[in-house]
Amino acid sequence: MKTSPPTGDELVLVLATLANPHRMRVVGVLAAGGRAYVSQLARELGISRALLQVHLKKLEAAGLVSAQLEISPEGKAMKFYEVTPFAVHLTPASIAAAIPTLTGKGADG
Amino acid sequence: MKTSPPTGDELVLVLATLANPHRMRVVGVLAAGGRAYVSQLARELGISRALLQVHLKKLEAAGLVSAQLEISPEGKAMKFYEVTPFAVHLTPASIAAAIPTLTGKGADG
DNA sequence: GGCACGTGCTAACTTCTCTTGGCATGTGCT
DNA sequence: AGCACATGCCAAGAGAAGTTAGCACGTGCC
Repeated sequence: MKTSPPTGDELVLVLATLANPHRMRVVGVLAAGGRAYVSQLARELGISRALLQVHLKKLEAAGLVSAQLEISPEGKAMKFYEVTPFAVHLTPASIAAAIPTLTGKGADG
Repeated sequence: MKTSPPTGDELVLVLATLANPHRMRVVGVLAAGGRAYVSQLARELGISRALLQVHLKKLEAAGLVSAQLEISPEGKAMKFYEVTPFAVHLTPASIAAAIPTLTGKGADG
């Protein structure tokens, strides 16, 4: 679990990741339903697996979800995803505090 | 001022708007410095006015900043921007709550 | 008039993101 | 062997976003 405040770059990454209807739904469904594997999730959301996997990768890269690969009783490899209990407070002040750690391009990084 | 929780679409818009180093810096600078006009802000951030104006428009469209056009003592028209005191709580639960109001494409909107 | 400083717009280019479709792998069952 | 269901990856096209450069306008001052 992460307790320290996010750096500017991390914040940009998290926000950019969450700023997408598909990914937002993934987080929402996982938050409500606990956990799910890829194909199941794809059916539930009505999107293709290829598309879902791309979004899951981004969510994982941003630290918003985590995955465990498990072998089902039938011997099938299934990748289960669940949400990370993140909490980001977004206010003008919190953003101002993140600016000094922003390297993402621009002036006085 | 806005008290009701944002809809899914609003949330996507706000996050997408904030998920940009330039715009994040604008909010940070305005949060710290109070208010500033366009050219001043552009110099402070080290970016062109044209670029800044595009970002300011998006920030305004997302309701994160507001503008007042004022005439300086020398008769020059100057547009002052300031931050809106927004507060967005970002957690798995808050996102799950926003899903039903997500129309932005996808399945069972 | 010419210069410095303010605003605002748009056309065009570049770059990134999203999305699809195909193909590869592996298991269990009939 | 052939089908159902699971994962994973990549190439390519379509679309959105970021960025630049140039032009328009107006005011005050020398």
